[in-house]
Amino acid sequence: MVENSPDWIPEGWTVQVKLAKNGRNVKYYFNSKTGQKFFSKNDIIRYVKRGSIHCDTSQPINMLNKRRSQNKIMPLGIKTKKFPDWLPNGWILELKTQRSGSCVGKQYKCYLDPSTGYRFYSKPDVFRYLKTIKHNSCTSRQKKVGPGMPSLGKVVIERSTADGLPAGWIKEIKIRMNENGIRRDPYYTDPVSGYVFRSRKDVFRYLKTGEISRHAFKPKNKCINVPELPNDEISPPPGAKRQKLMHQKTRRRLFSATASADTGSSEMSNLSLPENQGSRQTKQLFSKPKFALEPPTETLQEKLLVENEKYAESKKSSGRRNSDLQKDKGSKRKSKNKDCNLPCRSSKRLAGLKPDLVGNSGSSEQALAVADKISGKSEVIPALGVVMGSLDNTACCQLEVVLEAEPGHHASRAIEAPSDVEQSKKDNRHLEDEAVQEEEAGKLETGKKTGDEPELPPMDFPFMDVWSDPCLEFAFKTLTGAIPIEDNLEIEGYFQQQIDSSHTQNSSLTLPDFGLPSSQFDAQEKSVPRQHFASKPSVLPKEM
DNA sequence: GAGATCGGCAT
DNA sequence: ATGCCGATCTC
Repeated sequence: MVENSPDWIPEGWTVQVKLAKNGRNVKYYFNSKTGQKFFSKNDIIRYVKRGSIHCDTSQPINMLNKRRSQNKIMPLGIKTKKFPDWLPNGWILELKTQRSGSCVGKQYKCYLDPSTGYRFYSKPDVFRYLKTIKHNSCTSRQKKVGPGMPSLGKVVIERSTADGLPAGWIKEIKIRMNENGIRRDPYYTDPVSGYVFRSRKDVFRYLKTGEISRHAFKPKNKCINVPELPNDEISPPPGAKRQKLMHQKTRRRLFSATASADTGSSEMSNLSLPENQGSRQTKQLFSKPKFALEPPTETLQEKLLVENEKYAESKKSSGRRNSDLQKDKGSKRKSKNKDCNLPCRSSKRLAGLKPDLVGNSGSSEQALAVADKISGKSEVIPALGVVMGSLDNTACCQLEVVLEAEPGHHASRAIEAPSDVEQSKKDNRHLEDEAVQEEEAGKLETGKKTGDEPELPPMDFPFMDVWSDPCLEFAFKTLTGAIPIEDNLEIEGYFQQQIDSSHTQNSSLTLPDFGLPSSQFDAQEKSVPRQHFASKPSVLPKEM
């Protein structure tokens, strides 16, 4: 496609517009005699003026791309020696380290199917799963949500953990189709502050200095699409206006604490949440920090915050800015809101004890990633062909299709358990129930920590004790193949962890928080469909 | 005015 | 091909 040449363009040159794959119109200047191409006006002017060629630009586009791709960091999806041949492409082999039990420090393998999030601890398990998948291949999740071409009027959000960023950060690529083709706009969401940044650069600047780019923004709507965010994630104030006020005051520099600035009205936020969620959901494209129904104490949020800060420090070890900011934050918010992160840092868990993620196990892979980073070692070896785009092991890659006006459509609803789950449901109803119970128990825990919802009607939970019995749980999981019997190490570790976690759990299961409107669980529940997959033992060694 | 989107430019 | 970000549009 050749455009009319502008006045300034030298003789022999033409303006050409090429439609790139991503839908963009790439304009370049082409000299048919020399075959040279320039991408910018400046370059061509400079070239004509001086007769010199500006770095890359004299080369044909293809050359540029070639060279660039050569310089690229090796993608994560590289098969390594360690990667087992039998593991399908796209799967991830995680080498994890036993963090408790009699085999602390020992490594075990974990096979992760990033397309579903299912995690297995033995080869037979993987095969069993693959077998199931085959039977249901036509409805496999991968197909359902695989990156497709969004049609006009649709927006596809490709969500994944933000590569190279601290755990918890979310990268969303908004892919949309317009007359000109497809556009892909990446956005990076800070799970802690809720800010959305438009570029990695912004993110890093933010991490380093706390400075929020003027391009960064905080999503308006209250909907939570971020499955990674735990129930007790920081909450924006109920009223957007108030938040905006806060936001403006603190926008230039803050470290992820903004959102917790509920200015002491958590009750209000509790009350206002449901309708907020109900109303403006259809246009939700971005993740919203989840409303905290209870003031979190030692929550994932802190961990993320810590993670962020750690990350920032590691990026720029010289900066002591964090402490200043924390001080600032602390002095301003501490007394007002229990949501404040600071006091909690002195908690046992943050002081080095194993993070008690049992409660969040159903909610957050990010949490797991954080947990891994904090308390354990984890090595991820993604399989060929899959670029997870993440340095952590969350392997979270989701795709959402958001229809323009589809009432009640939660973006995250697009994430469903594979249909084979349906099948396995019948066979493993018990286990599924168990999973649900566990999930609920997890919520219980988070709810209890706060002790702020005494008036909410407690849910009847007759079998809670039973489910929390590690022996029974183990039995179920063993019977259903969730735990490979051949692996003594795992069994040992599992038991040990069960015991460990049951201790922490017991101590925290006193004040159920079941007053949550069901809508509030949506994101969480949808985000962890595999919780209902019977043979998915991801809650085993890792997070307990 | 904030957020969303478009599109130019640089790499 | 992709990332960044200024400009512009929309609500």
